[in-house]
Amino acid sequence: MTQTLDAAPRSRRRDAEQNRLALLAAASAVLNRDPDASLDSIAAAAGLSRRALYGHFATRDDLIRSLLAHGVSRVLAATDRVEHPDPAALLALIGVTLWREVESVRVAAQFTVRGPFQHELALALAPLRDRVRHAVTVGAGTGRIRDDIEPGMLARLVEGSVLSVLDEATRSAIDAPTGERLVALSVLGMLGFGAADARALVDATPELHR
Amino acid sequence: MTQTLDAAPRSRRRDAEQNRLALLAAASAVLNRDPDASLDSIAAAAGLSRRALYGHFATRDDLIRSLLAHGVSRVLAATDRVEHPDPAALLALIGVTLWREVESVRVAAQFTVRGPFQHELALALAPLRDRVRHAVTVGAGTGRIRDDIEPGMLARLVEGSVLSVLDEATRSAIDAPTGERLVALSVLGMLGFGAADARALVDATPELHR
DNA sequence: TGTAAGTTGCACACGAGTGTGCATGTTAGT
DNA sequence: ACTAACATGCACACTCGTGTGCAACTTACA
Repeated sequence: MTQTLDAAPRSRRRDAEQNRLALLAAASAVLNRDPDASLDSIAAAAGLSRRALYGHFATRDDLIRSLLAHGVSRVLAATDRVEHPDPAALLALIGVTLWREVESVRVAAQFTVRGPFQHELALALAPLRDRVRHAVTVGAGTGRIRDDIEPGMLARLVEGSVLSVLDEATRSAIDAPTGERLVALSVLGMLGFGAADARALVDATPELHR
Repeated sequence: MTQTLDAAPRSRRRDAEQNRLALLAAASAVLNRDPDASLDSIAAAAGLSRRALYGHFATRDDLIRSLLAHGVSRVLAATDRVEHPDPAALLALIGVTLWREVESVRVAAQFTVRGPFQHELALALAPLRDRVRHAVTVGAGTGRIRDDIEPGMLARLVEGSVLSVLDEATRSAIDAPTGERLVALSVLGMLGFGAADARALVDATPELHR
């Protein structure tokens, strides 16, 4: 009797969870290139057989759901820590933060447009989007951000501009510092900042410059 | 003997070409929402049976190839007519012109990233992209356009920002005038124009304002 | 109005991906 | 070393989309 009195069902093996994470990582990488890659290719990328994958995830949807949950929580956790009094700088910072979570962000972005998780995902991402929209609205009120585009629309365009850069980053390999700078400049450009003003703000904001 | 001496093979019926065009239009519309929609759904959207589709296009690839050829020629024809001495205004104009070909542009954009036509398509679109890149380079030289982003990259980011707006346009229905204005402002923002300067340029350029 | 072009509906073969069952190894933990 | 947890490989059933053949029907056109 080492554990309980009756039938000790011996706990999960450690490598199991390890493989589960490997599968999620592989899925993230593979689906980033091909949104409807087969489970076979995902399992192979994780160094496992397709049959083994079913030991960790009941169905394909289950895998994707877990992947998205994992990714969304990463993204939300990362962006939640970002704060700044200037709404423009805040938005640039959020963009830069998203850059650091490229894979998760892009997978999430894929499935906000296609697939059966759109609504569910949109719901999970709502707090972040609300925050962006709020910052845009506040900035437009103070005159810090352009007000010639309706805030809701501008918020979505900012989101789009960030995703644009992330797309570009996956095609041509971009190193972290330039990538972050590009995201910041894109966001600020969309917010109505001229090139000089944008550069000045980036240079003046250490979190953006680093 | 009405026509030739030997076997007069009676020409194509007119409704055949009509149906062919209907299929292309349906494909454009359906594939815009779902890039890998079935031939069944496309044929149905054209008011035909899947079996009839094979009377016009040998294979799925054949249909898509024709669709892309059709779309690319539309896009190139439209943008070829656009000229302007100011590179920034030219780029905004090209963007606005692309807005007027939303469906073709978006279908083309889809297949530049996924599917077996990537290289072929990129080749066909090269002249337009070269033109964008050239305008960016020239503008950066004169100081009219930001030079803190490498021209090649900036050109792709401009392309991305246009596609962003077109994406947004397909989600939320946007009327033509505001859509064109959004495209112009997005492009100019990416080029380094502040909100005020961008608005001034748009107002001063009748082809952009209309 | 006759005839060929075009459409339809059904059948079928085929490939690819999903999900499951089961027997047979491997390997981690005790 | 023993055992349960895990992985593997194979077989199988199932779904879905593609592409083809063929007979029967409708319609444009001369």
